[in-house]
Amino acid sequence: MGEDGDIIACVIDIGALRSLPYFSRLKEAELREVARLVQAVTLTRGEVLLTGGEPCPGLYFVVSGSLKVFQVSPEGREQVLMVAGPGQSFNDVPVFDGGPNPASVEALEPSAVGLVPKEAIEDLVRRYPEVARGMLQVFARRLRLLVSLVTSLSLLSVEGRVGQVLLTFSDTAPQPRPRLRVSQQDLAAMVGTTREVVARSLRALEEAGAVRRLQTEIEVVDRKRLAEMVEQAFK
Amino acid sequence: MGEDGDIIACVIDIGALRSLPYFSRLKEAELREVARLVQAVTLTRGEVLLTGGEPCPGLYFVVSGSLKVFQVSPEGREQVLMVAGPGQSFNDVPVFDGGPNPASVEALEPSAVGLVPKEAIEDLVRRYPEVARGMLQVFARRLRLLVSLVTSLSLLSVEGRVGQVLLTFSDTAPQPRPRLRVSQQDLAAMVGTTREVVARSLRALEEAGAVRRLQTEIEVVDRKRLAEMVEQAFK
DNA sequence: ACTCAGCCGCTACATAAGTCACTGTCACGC
DNA sequence: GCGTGACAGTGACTTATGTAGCGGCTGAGT
Repeated sequence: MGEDGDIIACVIDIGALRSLPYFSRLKEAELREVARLVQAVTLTRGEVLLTGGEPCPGLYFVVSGSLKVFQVSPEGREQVLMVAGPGQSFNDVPVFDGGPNPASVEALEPSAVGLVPKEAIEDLVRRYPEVARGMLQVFARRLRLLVSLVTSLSLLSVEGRVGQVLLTFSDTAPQPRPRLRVSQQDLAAMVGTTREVVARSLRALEEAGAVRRLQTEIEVVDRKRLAEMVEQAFK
Repeated sequence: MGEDGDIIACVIDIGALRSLPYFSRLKEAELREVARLVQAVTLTRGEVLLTGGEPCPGLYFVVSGSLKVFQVSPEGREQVLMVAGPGQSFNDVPVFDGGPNPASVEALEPSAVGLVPKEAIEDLVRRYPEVARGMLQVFARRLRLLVSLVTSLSLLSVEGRVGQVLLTFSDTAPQPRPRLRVSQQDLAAMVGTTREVVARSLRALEEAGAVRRLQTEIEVVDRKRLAEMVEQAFK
């Protein structure tokens, strides 16, 4: 199973730490000190790093690759809460409220992450007000994202939610013809539905001329059209 | 319309401030200083305090009464994000990420709230690390709540979600036979559906012997049974 | 070159959820 | 008394979503 991933000797780059909004305001020496506390973990695709409900080892951040943070129903259906990429942190909530991991985490591709132990974080927050401010900002952004997830789950149709995911993706990938590479299964878990329904929605979006379905990729052909489709998908 | 509510001369009690998790760690003198910056606002039932998307005046907390924080679709359907009661704060996100109000806020009953201006908060966070820690805790708790809202929207049927709301309510009201007083309309907005569907779900829960429908109240008859019903409602 | 697993496309069908339209019941004010 | 408005209850119908089942493609590994 490879439950915990492989723990590698501490090889976390100071640069990787600085790219985190948490630590960006710290000085060189302070960063070095933090780096000494960090454990590096590598994961293969599909490997499970954390399981919801278990006690919290600490805060993680992504060095390379990407991971999905999700919850599972007893029947096996998944809901993705966030997809964490390089520079993003996850599992930060339980560090501050003392509870168990709120969700499970699994690598979407071969990835490397860093683990900052709980006690180290608490210490940092106490000593450096800048760190606390950085964390408040991260939390605020996270809350906003979750709020928009809630409202799209509640107020948009599946087609609209799929479109929304494609839209926000095409913002981050600024190429002329942005292509998204996720399996329909994962896409389904992101918008809270099943693979087949995602397939139907994609067909509808394609027929409307907003996107194009390749083999395993989705291309946003007409951003504007896509945005219109999402608008019309409100309940 | 009474857009902004009435602004009363500063009559915020120091005790009210201390009951906020944000400020509970401050000393008497510091609390007095904060109190000077706070504006009090009173609201009648149904009065709108904030509108989503508008610029953020600051952070609010509830002194008495209760308010709903929600988003609306263009078609007028609502999704409630939280119901804020005495001692709880809301609209804290935009203070930290600088964006507009993430949601609208309306009084569910005659209420009194306090407004702490944005600048005051920023100043407090910088000067008192205890305040920052308190806020991080509040945010962490809020994130957890939103995560559970997301997963119940995505993984539970409407009946299950209605049951869940009743369950969590019956936790806070520890009487032998807890009774909930919300209109079905508001209940629908909490679980992301319509009044009629809520009515159907309540009938099903009543037929199962879990709850009893009074005129405008709902009584939890059998907590255990109710919890079972929710369990079976997973997708 | 084969098998196999993982992913996708599609049709047909089942059911949860949403919509519509109407009725009954209160509480309130005139 | 009567009208009015807010809230609840319910049956009939429509639609979105979920489920089942199958076949085809592709890439990795033997």
